[in-house]
Amino acid sequence: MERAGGGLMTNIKDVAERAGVSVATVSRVLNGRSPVAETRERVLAAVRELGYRPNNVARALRTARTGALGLIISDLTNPFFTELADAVEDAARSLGYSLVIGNAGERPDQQDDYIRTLLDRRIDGLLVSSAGTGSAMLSEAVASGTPLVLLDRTVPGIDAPCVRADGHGALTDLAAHLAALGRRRPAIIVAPGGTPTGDERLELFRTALAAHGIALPDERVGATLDLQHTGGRRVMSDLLDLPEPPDAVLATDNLMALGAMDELRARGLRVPDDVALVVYDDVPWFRHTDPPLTAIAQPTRDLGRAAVHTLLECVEGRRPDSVLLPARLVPRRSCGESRAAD
Amino acid sequence: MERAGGGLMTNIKDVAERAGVSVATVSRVLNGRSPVAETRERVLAAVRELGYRPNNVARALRTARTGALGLIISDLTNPFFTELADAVEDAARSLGYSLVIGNAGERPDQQDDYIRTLLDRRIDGLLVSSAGTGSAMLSEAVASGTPLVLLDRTVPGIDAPCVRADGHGALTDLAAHLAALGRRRPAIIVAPGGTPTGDERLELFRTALAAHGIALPDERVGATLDLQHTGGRRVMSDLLDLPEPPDAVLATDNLMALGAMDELRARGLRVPDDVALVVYDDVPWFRHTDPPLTAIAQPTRDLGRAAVHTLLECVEGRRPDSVLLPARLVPRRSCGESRAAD
DNA sequence: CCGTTCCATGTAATCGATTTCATCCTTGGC
DNA sequence: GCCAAGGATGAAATCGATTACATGGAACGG
Repeated sequence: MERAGGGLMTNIKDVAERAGVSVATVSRVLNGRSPVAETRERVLAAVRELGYRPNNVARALRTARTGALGLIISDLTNPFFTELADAVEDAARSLGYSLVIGNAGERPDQQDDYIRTLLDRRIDGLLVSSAGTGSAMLSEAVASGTPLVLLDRTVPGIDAPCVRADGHGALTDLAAHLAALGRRRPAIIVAPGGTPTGDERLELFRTALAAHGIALPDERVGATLDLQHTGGRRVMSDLLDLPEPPDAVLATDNLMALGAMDELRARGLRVPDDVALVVYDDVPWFRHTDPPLTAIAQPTRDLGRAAVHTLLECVEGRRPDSVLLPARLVPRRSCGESRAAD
Repeated sequence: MERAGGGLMTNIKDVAERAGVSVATVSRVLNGRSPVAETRERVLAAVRELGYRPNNVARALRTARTGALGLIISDLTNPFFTELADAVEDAARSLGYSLVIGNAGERPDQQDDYIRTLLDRRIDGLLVSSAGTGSAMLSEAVASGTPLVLLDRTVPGIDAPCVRADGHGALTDLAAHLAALGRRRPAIIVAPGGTPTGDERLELFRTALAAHGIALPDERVGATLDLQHTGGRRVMSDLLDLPEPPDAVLATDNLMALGAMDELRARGLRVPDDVALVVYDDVPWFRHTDPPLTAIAQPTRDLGRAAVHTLLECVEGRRPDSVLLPARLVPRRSCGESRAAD
């Protein structure tokens, strides 16, 4: 079974022959073990002349370490996850690992498919920003002994460390911010079907508002069908049709916020004059909208870095704790000028 | 060297024992070769009971096929490339391949690093959307016999098929569009240091304008230092400071367009009233800006799909041609209303 | 000067699959 | 009833590395 391109990859045996030593010696030189200066030189010369590069597949088989990490991401076209992936990739590479990306596209079956593939590839560890809640393969992944770390989203039955942002402080600040600006009828747009993340953001927001005597009644809690822009738009439309429409809206995902903005603009409503708008996830684009959007910024790059470090602790046999990094409020102009409320 | 987690991965030998057959038979059953119905059942039962999954590393070593493709992308946080990566990932997965992503971050050295890693991993094929022009590792990649396809960007000395979009038609349409709207002083913002892509877009735009008797003098050709938002903003500022500032600007990359928009807004200039703005790459966000931006849309998903198909042809030993897919103009409101010019 | 130690190196086992080749059994034709 | 053919199966080679173990020579202490 000849390799298609007529590949002329040299192997360790070629190097050994050329240098007049055994393959063991070559291996030792390349891995910085014993050999004496003179032999070492001959081997390195042979390596250079032949352009030899060790076959990682063979090495992985023998050592049971592939040097690759897997990342399952819920949606590659969502800028929040993109930035997360970018950070993870960066951290992984700087530690000598490469990254196999699986895009679950918010579909649990596809996610399972990918987890299976990655396990078959014997990646050294797996990072999962899970789509949906229940996932059969996730339990199988922990059962297989492959180090696993959850990213951004927890999964109820899964016993693995989770790295994510804590919205408590930011949502508390946000409630105060809105209260100070005189907003009395807040609303929230959350992800479909009671995901842990969405539920948590809702509860935190609600109790934070309550501290200022502001209610968040159920009719102003809009659940989208998808996590996309169209879902956000539809829900915003419903909210605006209420007898008492909201004067402030928090969208718990950036794509949904985009849809919400479109609906506001389509109705000729102004931000922040008619409705204040706040978005979860501070993706760069929101700094350039008109007006710039007040956002709850998750420490995306830190999350990515922390996730990789946590995962590598697992790989080395330790059992690290979950990581919670604080999100923070980034006030811009989409809720109104602060001084206008003083 | 025990696997850290105390992994209990079963191997083909376990299955063979349990089914009371040889490993060869197990392998044959799993690969759909000869065995008779009854043996087959016993093997499959054993596989099921043990939860056996073949070790892809071992399989790859033996068959010299890893079932993985590599994708080197210039900038993972650029939405155009994200969509491209998403499309590639989709196409690859649907054909049974998984995707290892390398993020070059527009740095040639990092790109080389990644190509090396991917070659060491013996990926079955490599897609490269190259950062910069000269790349030593790229030649080494072709030399190694690894199938290679260039994506979106050509690279002068490299003899490999290239899949990209052809801006000719779109830029011709754009020139007509601008001429019809009475714009007489166009400008262009291009990538730094005369990249093949930037040069080509500039030349096409210039000749298309010439057909309408409109000149694109060198002082209205702004080259950025980086491909990022800040570069775009700086160049836009320089253009506006010209004695004869442009009345229409084409930004040849979406991040640069974003910077350009910010500069316009900061100066209180209105789009399209004061300056028309056109962006290369129709990323979803530009549909939601105010006003929605006229864009040159590359067939991103088709490019991704075509790239994977072309690459797999190489993998199967053929020598496919380069692919050129037409980009098209998507007129929105950022150049002014069409009827206003009639 | 001999025996122990240690170091560089080679030989061969190993990782977990696929695949060639040999073997055995069944089947069928004459 | 015998021989050829063919199908199912097993034993063993193989992919390309790492590494445990064996070996041989140099250095060194007593």
